[in-house]
Amino acid sequence: MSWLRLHPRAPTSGPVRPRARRGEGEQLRHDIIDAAERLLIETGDERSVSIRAIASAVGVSPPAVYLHFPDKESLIYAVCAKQFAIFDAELEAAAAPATDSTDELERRGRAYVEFGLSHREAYRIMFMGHPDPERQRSETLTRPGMDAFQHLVDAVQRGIDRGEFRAVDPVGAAIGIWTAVHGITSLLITMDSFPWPDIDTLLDVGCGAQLTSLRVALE
Amino acid sequence: MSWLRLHPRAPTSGPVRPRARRGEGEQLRHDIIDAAERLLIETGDERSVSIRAIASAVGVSPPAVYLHFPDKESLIYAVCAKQFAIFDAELEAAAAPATDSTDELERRGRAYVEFGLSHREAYRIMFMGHPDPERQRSETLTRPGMDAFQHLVDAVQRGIDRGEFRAVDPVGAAIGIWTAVHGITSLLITMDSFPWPDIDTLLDVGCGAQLTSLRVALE
DNA sequence: TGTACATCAGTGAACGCGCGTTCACTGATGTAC
DNA sequence: TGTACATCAGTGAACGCGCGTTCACTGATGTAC
Repeated sequence: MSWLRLHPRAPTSGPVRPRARRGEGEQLRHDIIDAAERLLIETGDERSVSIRAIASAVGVSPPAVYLHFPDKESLIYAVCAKQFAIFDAELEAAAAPATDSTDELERRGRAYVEFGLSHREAYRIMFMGHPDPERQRSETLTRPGMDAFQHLVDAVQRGIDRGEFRAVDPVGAAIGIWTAVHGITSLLITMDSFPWPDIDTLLDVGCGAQLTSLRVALE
Repeated sequence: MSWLRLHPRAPTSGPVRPRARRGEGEQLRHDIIDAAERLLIETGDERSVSIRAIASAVGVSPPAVYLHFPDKESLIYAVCAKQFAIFDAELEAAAAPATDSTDELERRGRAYVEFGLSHREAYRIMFMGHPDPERQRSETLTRPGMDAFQHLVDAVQRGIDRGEFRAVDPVGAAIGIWTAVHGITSLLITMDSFPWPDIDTLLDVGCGAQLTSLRVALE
């Protein structure tokens, strides 16, 4: 029945989303964030995540985005905040089954790298973007990131409290671990044609000595 | 607070450059690369480095750029190749006065971080950019970077040959050092509001244990 | 020696693109009387 | 009960911007005859 297609929809728009019922407009906000997140992961390129692309993916017109976000920056911040929450949750979940503090730090390190590799573009925005001169990035972005960092500091502190680690400065030790796993993660993301060894080897070489130096001499 | 501007304006047309004399057109090529490099360092933002901005900085019209580069990508590659050469030369110069292999690796690490901090945006493009699906990046960009990496591998190998380091895999050890110094450098560039300790502390925490584990037990 | 011509080193104007954003509007739906 | 009205949840078209790039051209300069 080709006569039905005499007036096909514009090829650029995605599926049309039915208008929300009264009082349920807020749903669009979540759908927009989800779509932006999905585009980020699928295309693996921040440049593909434009207001137009997001609107099209959700099935609404571009101006509809402005019913829920004052500008693009705020939308990206909302996406990042959600990613940071997921990031933190994944690290906590990975750390939970640990049998001792060294095991916990190893699990956290591995989960960190794996998050970066499975959310490459999100990781770029979260940890490799341009610092934003003032703006509330310090609030919206740095805060959730700080929470995750604090959980790492806490893990080191617990190791010290349990007598498994030497009585070092836990913040300094956490910074060392962070820079190490970030170095691995960001180079894996960026230099994907380099002949990298596997992740375990990288973590062992990059963090192993640091963890060893944290442990108290047992014998 | 002009540094707040998200898109620093280009149209500030620079001084008009006198037309080169016959046979001296090649000079413009170097001037273009220099201007792009300067814009990159001064503005600290790759987005400011547009064909128009570069042409304006040099004092020619935008199409003049196409007399020497087929497209923008080639121009950026040329800039990167030059940056890599500088990067490699700075590390070699820093390593030269070393008294032993551990000292050399420490000097290299410190020079690496310092290069990143004094060429922030260039460092971003060199080590934090999007991997380029195929294209000659593997030639134009990865090659000079590989040279610098090889010099690090060589330094480790020399330490082994001299009996200062244990007989580890020099490539693996070099990878470990690279990920460590890159982690420090890229986080310093990106997270400039984080309360970082000074560079020596970061290097000591991030690489110290690695270097220690490289050294043969002397006593 | 003068002069026609080729070549070099560019210029000026424009093209089409996708972007973020604004503005006037519209149709469905709940509510007051 | 019907109906006028306010509000909600959007739409369609357009604006202006800067971008990379193309194209037809131009003026100075060196060279051949």
